[in-house]
Amino acid sequence: MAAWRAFLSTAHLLDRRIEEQLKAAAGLTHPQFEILVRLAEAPDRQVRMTELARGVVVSKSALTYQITQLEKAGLVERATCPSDERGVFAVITEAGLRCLERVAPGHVEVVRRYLIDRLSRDELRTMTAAMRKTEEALRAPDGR
Amino acid sequence: MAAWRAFLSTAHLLDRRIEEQLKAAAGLTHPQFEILVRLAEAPDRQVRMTELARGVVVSKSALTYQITQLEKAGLVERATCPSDERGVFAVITEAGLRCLERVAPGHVEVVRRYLIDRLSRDELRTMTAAMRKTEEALRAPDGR
DNA sequence: CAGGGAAAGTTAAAATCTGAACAAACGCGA
DNA sequence: TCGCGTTTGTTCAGATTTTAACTTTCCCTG
Repeated sequence: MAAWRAFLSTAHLLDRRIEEQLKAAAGLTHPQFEILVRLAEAPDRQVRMTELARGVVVSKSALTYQITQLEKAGLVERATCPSDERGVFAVITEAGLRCLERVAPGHVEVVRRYLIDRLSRDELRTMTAAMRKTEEALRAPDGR
Repeated sequence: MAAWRAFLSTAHLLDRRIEEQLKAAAGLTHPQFEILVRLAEAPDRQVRMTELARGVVVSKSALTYQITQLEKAGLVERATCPSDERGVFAVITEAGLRCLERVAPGHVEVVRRYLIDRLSRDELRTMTAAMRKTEEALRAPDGR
């Protein structure tokens, strides 16, 4: 359980730092930033709402809210899905991409400074593998 | 960055599972549960508000809110601090302790199932060490 | 091809969190 | 001892998240 405690505290503390950095650099929240990253990486720079929600690990309604916010800020747009009348694509705009380019370096810097650069290559590899295993189990519908 | 992604997703997913389990088992949120755990472990089963907030990694105002909720539920009480007129102790009640005893096993079970038991002894040790280093850095006032 | 259940997004209300402002109490240096 | 900057916990307003409907559309089955 000690491991779990450390994990939990660290996750919260790191999240807090990141939030602070993003807010200062671009007025973005962490979830908003995550959304932009995922969109920027996606083919055609667009992702379906539900898939995006799963990726960012956020409820569908929270995503609806955040996309609306990002839309107001001009960083994202909604597009209807041709193949499925119900579907909605979130699409990152040019402004969104520029914003991301501007903010990403500072973000990476924080993650490196507090997490990545403190770990040896071995530690990093081990931790990544461990996280992957856990994530996989958590994403499995039955909890495996 | 892949490590970071895995870490982030896993933390969110696991948190979600835990929240779900606690809600079902006792109507508690994860922060509320954390608060109870820390109080139960403390000498005299009481902790000062500010210290508790630091431990649980939550803002002071969020703690005030949660303690009020827990007080309504009869799981926690507030006590004035004799040595410092400003200070407030959060104290866990008998009912709080009983609640914790009832819920803790299920909670531990979830954490083990998804995180602990998936990792080898080595992985676990490495990860704990890594988290401790990171946590220490994040808690240092200057970010070291 | 009609019906019913499942899935996609949104919405509304309630709960929770954040940040800033605040009042009270502390404590240190002049 | 006085005064001023800190610390403590709370409060308030605003932002965000959650949960549970709800609408629309899809798709499988008979």
